[in-house]
Amino acid sequence: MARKTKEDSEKTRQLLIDRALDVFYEKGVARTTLNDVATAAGMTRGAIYWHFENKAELFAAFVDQAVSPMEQAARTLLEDTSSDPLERLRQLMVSTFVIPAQDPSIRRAYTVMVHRCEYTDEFRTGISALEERERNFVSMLGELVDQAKEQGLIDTGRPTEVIAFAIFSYIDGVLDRWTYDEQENLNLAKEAEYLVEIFMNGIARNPAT
Amino acid sequence: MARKTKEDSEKTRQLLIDRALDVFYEKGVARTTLNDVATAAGMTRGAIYWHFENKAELFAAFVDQAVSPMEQAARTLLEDTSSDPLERLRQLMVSTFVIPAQDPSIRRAYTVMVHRCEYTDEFRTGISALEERERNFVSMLGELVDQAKEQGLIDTGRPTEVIAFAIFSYIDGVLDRWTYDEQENLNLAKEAEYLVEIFMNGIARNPAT
DNA sequence: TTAAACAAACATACATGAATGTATGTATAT
DNA sequence: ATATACATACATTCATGTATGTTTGTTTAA
Repeated sequence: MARKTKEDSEKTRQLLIDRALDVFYEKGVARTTLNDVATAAGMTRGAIYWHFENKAELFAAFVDQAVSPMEQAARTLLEDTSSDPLERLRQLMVSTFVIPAQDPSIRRAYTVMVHRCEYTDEFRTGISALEERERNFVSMLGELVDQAKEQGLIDTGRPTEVIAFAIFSYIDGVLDRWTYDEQENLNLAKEAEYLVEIFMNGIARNPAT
Repeated sequence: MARKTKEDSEKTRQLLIDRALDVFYEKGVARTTLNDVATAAGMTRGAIYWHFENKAELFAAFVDQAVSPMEQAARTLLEDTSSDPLERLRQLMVSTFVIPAQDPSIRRAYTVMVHRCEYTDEFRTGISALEERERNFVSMLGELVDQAKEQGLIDTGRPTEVIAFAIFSYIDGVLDRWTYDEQENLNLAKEAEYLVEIFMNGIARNPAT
């Protein structure tokens, strides 16, 4: 084909990333060839090599797009200081469950990043970008925990980092398990609030006073 | 080389699986070639093709070995009925954290299964074996929850499956996050009991009666 | 104003390497 | 003597990277 306008070019770049998500989801990142992606987008490998240096950069671009919606939701929730920190934490966890549960493409993207790619040196750039985002997320959780401590909502005797680790682990684990469950045996959007409540209050019945 | 005794043969089969773990851990499953594994074991691909049909079967054998120690620990803990179900659940979670934390090879094996392989059709046999073990584990958790309900240790108004899902998610998430943390920033063996306590009792301070 | 020159946005063609599967060779325990 | 437990050799496939071709939007110069 021939030259297109800049907007057209950006559109095909987007298309390539979108189709890459599809193929990644079906075949896994390692088994998908650049030809698979190009064909799925109705193009040839030439288009991919024009927009990206190689598969690793395509993957990095994919990661960048996939993570942003969850990230933005978290950011807006944390900037809103109208409610107490524990309530904000609760809302943050709930929305982290509900967002992918309501947007199939976000769910698929998350599934690819968790179960359909290998965390090895080849994709170092994409991976480290992900890791930094995760570190940011955990430190945001830590800030919430600290604020909750200051307001006496959480016992102060316990290290903030471990609590933040536990919170992030739970979020990560729920999404991990949920993405394994391809038939959606568990309706995450419906159970989100309850799953968060379990974590906030524990599974053990509170000792009847 | 030449023919060896049956015990020798079994030893090299074991050696191949062990070295496969090493290479899988370093390069990821998809990027490791059968030649890598053979070389790491001081052999050639001929040895691998004698003991296994292909890479998928080698991976399945690896999975089978990797999962068994955790599985056995869970089984013995669940068969012991000397303490109440919540206490047994607590011990089960703690040991699930402590066992890989104390055995580097178990940790590495777990890391491979979670972060260094892609869940795609190629390894269907190994994957489905894993999934069945996980289903068993979750149903064992469900039994514990039911028993705890009968003894009034857990509120009965909540569906057992969701509680079991939450428990498994937390276990999965903690191990997932911990295996990401390669510098072992978090000492899992030390924090195991506390991490379980967080989940059992919740992070929110219990309302002072 | 317009036509030539240029460069963008791809497609096509080619060379290379690398991994797989299989076929065959070989030494030795039984 | 024979089958086992591998090693070696070979053919094939396949994905990658690059080099080159092609078309057309855009710029430049007269």
